[in-house]
Formats: sequence, structure tokens, C-alpha cells
Amino acid sequence: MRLTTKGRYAVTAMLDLALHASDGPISLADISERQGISLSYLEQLFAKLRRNDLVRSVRGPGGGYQLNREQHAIDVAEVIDAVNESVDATGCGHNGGGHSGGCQGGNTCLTHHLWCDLSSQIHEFLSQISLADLMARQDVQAVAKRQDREQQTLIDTSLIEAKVSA
Amino acid sequence: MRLTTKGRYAVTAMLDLALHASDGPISLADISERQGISLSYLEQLFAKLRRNDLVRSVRGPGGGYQLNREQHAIDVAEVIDAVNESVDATGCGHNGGGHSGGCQGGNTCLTHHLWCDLSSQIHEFLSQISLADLMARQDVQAVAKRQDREQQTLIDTSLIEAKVSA
DNA sequence: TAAAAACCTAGTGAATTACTTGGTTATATA
DNA sequence: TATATAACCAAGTAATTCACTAGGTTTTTA
Repeated sequence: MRLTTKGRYAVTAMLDLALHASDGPISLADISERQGISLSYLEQLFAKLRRNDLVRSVRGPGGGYQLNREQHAIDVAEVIDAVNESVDATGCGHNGGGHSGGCQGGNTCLTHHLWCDLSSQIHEFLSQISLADLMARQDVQAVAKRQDREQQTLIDTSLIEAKVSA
Repeated sequence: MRLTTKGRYAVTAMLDLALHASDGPISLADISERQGISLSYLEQLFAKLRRNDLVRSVRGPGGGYQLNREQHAIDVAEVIDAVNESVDATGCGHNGGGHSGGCQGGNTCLTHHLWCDLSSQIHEFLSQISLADLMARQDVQAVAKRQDREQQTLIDTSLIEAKVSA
């Protein structure tokens, strides 16, 4: 279980999806705008989220992504694991790879079991927090509200600009 | 709180120190040999561990490093934090930097508070595990025993080689 | 005085991160 | 049926981090 900013990006994006679930499919362009994450990076993250059946996609105009399960049935741990998936076969596989055996020249290293334990305990902790739990937070709701207002302003502005240029 | 292999190296090295505390100061060369970590990398890690008062050093022949506190008074979280210390002022400072304020163009991002909470909970979890706790583990003791045997063999071998070349 | 060890600085290849560019395919709508 | 929208895909890239190498100096013991 690796904890880096990559996983945070993924959780942020999934939480954005969850918060706007009632609007139908959400385009990555929308998420990119609201959360300040580059569109192409989101595409890469969502390719992995899709491969792990956390989201489903709808192509074409009006399309986008939707959660593939209910909000309470998706937890933070699997979101992080989904984007951290890698074929990493180096070292002793503590870092997510299911690879076991021989970390230090054929022998288990001093902290092998130890790190496995810590890793699985942190994993368990994060797996008990669902997207629904995150949505219920006061601070999350407040920020979400502000972001929606900001995006609406952007849309209004571009409409005016469109009118002006017409 | 970042969880990467760097922190694991540090914990492994500190645990090695703790396990050999009764032998007086332990040289980084010894730890390097036993744990398979490069000497220079250990030097860099221990510079940070020393700056955080987790270890003290003795210079000159027979010198090395010692824990600066008793084994039960040093926890995993502070070891990891010590080597992850950085002036990272990018983003919103979730990743260890005490830097707060403005992650997304002046406003807090959606998962700011969220990540602070998760981070501090994981931190608290790891701060409840001391080096003494780690030393008490069966698997740690078993690996430590094997490593000591292996190192002794290396010493014996080099003694024989020294005799032969003399 | 020689050797051992901490201590310090700089550089480096590999991996990862976050992103850019430039496409193709599928599909709803005008 | 044409067009725009959006997912999907591949390649490349600057910046950062990781783990390590190289080449010192300083301190201290024997």
C-alpha cells in the first residue's frame, strides 16, 4: 500500500463523481475544470479505475463516467489500489506487487513481515471509509458547493463571450 | 504522511540499531552489510535521523550510531517522518510539509481536510508502534538471528583470507 | 601516524509523477 | 448524414524522487 499524491488525485476525482452522480454521466472535462487536474492525466487514472470496475463509461456527446457501484460500496483503499496498480517486481513486493519471496538475496529481509502487517492494517483502515462517508463530511460539502458555483460562473462567462463574439 | 520504500529503509536500519544496542555504537558499514543497504544511502538517512535527535553518533574507530532514546520511546511514525522531511511547498502541503493554505489557486481543494484527517489517523496508528514492539516480534528475531550468523561467517571468511595473504 | 568511522557534497541512472500532444473511435443531435 | 462531443489510446517529456556512486574532510582511537 503506497500513499502518494496519485492516490489522492484518484480519490478526489471519484469523490467529485459521487457528488455529481445525480447529473448523469460526468465528463472528465468537468472534473478537470472543478478539481484542477489535467484532462489527460484524468484519462490515465480513469483507464485504471475502469479496468478495476470502479466506474463505467458512456461514449459520445453527453457521455462521461459514472460510479459502477453505490457510493457506500466503494472505499478509499480500492480507489488508491486501482491507480497504484503496477507490475513492480522489484524488491520484496511490499509495495503492492503480489510478488513474494527473496527480498535480500533469496532471504526475507528484517522488516518483511512487519511491513506486510502495517500495510494490511492501513489498508483495512482505508477500506472502512466509503465515498458515501466522505460525501457526508461538512468540509467536503462546503468545498463542493463553492466549486459548483465557480464552475457555473465560468459557464456564464463563456456564454457571454460567445454572445459578444457572435 | 508519505509511505514509501525510503521510510521502510529507515525503519529497517533503526530496528537493526535497536537489535544490536548492547554492542555499543554500531557502524553504518555493519548495517549496510547486514541489511543490504548502500553505505552512502545510509549516511544520508542517518544525517536526517540525527537532525531529528533519533540517534547520536560517535566518531572515530569503534564509533558508529546509537539510539538517542530507549527502544520503547521511538516509534515508527517519527522515523518515517524524519527521513521524509522536505521543504516541499508545492500543492497543498498534505504530504508532510507543514505548509497550509491555498492548494487550488488560493482555495482549499476538495480533499484537503479529508487527507489531513486520514494522514493524521495513519500517523497516530504508526506512532503507537515502538522499536521495542518490533523487536519483540518472532519473525523479526528469527531474521535478525540469521543475519548475525551470516555476518559472522563473512567476518570469519575475511579473517582466513587475511591469513592466507599474509 | 595510520586506520576507522562519521560527515559532507555532487552527480547519476532509473522510476515515478503529472502533464502535453496528437491522434482514433463511438454516438447523440441538428 | 454531417458535426460535435466525449471516451479511448499511444508516445513523449519535464520535474521530482529514489537509491546509489564517487570522492572527498574531519574526528578519534590505537
